[in-house]
Amino acid sequence: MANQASKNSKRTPCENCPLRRLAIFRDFAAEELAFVSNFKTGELAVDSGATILLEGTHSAHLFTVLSGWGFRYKMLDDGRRQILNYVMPGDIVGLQGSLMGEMQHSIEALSPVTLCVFERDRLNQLFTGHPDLAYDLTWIAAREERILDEHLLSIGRRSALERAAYLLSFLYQRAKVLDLFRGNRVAIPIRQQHVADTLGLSVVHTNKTLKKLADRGLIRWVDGGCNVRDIDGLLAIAEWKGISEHKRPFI
Amino acid sequence: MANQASKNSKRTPCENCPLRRLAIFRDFAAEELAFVSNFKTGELAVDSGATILLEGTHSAHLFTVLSGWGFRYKMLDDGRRQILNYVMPGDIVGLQGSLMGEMQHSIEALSPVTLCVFERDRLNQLFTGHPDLAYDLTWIAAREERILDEHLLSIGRRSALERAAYLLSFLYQRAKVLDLFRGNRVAIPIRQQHVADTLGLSVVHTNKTLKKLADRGLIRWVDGGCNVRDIDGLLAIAEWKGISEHKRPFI
DNA sequence: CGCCGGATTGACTAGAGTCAAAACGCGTGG
DNA sequence: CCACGCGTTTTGACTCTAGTCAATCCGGCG
Repeated sequence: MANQASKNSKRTPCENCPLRRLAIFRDFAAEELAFVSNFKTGELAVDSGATILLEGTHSAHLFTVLSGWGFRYKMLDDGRRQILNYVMPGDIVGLQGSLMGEMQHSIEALSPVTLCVFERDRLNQLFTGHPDLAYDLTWIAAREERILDEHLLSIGRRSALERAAYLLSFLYQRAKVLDLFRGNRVAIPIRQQHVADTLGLSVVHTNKTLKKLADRGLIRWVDGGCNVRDIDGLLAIAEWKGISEHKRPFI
Repeated sequence: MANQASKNSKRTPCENCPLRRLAIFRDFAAEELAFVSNFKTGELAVDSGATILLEGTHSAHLFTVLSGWGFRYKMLDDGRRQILNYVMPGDIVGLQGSLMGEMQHSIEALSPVTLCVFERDRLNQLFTGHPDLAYDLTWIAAREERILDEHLLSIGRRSALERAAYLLSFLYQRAKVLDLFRGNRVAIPIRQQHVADTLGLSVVHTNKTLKKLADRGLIRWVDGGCNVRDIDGLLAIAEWKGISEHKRPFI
């Protein structure tokens, strides 16, 4: 049958979704689960470094990240790049494009990423048939907005050191609730270039700034990324209270 | 009758909403109009400089701006302020807070502002009974996200001159489609301090930057604000294509 | 061993912040 | 009608943060 997962498709059934087990995500009602399960038309797996969605294109799909890390970014014509936010499991990508047409930002994978695929054409089914899910979708959009507000404050008004501390504590906290670090042995999979492009700094100055954080024992650069050693220290430098989320929806 | 506007209440009936007449906004179906009209519980008028919503509070309402200008901002504990975006007629304010609880940004009026008042408790009526309006709400949230993406790119990667040109052309374009300038005699009601707090610059440096734009004849500071003289010149400096919106929803 | 993509460093430059004084425009009170 | 005060815009001088350029270092890998 078409909507039954076969063994080779590697498809994770929604009933078995590993994200649902996490404390940070809310529970689904059986009926919602049934709809989402049917709404999901497939699964996409991409390699680290791959472009998931490209600015200027129209995608017929939107996705929920099932596993892996990525980032959203925009570029100026002359090549300057600004990273807008990072995407992690449970995040929806491509919603903007689905609602409004053309994508106005790109998304790239920082690690191998798997995504649940949804058809944008069936979004209205969600709105008409499932007000609760529609509410969740709006909630998720509002959450993204809130994060962008915070980033804007950071880039606009914090010093380089504060910005770096903010960003790393932000990423650490988001990943932490998703249980992405197995006992801290896994690092945030970014290069200093990503940090620079997120904070609006040059790589050189970013490096010097990160060095200060490392010298104070707050972070450490390892194999393929950054390891947070002292989250409270980072939060203090950033003059930030951190993310406060108890339960949140996902689709 | 309770839901009938009296003459003294100065209430603008939705059927008569001046915003509906603007080409930029989509049309309402009669049935939607009826719902919104009933959803609207009042009207709020505030003076220039007033705080409409305050960070850290819980508001029982959300609003649509009917007339006037304002801005959203966040502050760090030590007083540094970052303006996140501007609000103009047709914009919804307080949605984030309504969905997620506490407000995490403040909103202040730049001119006398009137707002349509809605009860946050009745938002779920909108989601359950009016999928089309729910869709619009999500669309509006996605639009705000898109604008923030653009601002982030600007603050992070554009030079001071480019940023200033971007911001002023952004505001000009938004106001233009709302027919807010009567033949260009009305200016954007901001001080240079607002520009500075939006661009992440000091007032002094902002002044020097704006001076360059003024010297080139692109803008002019008048009575209570900024006058755009050469929108194409600004767009060129900002290396920006401008806003492209045909019709958009509003509630 | 030599190549390659990051991470580091150092020297120099340029863009943006700070401090402080002046110039302006406008409303108010004498 | 004019002086005074206040909020803003302008300017100039000086400081400092962040950018640029260029070399070096380092670990992984063919």
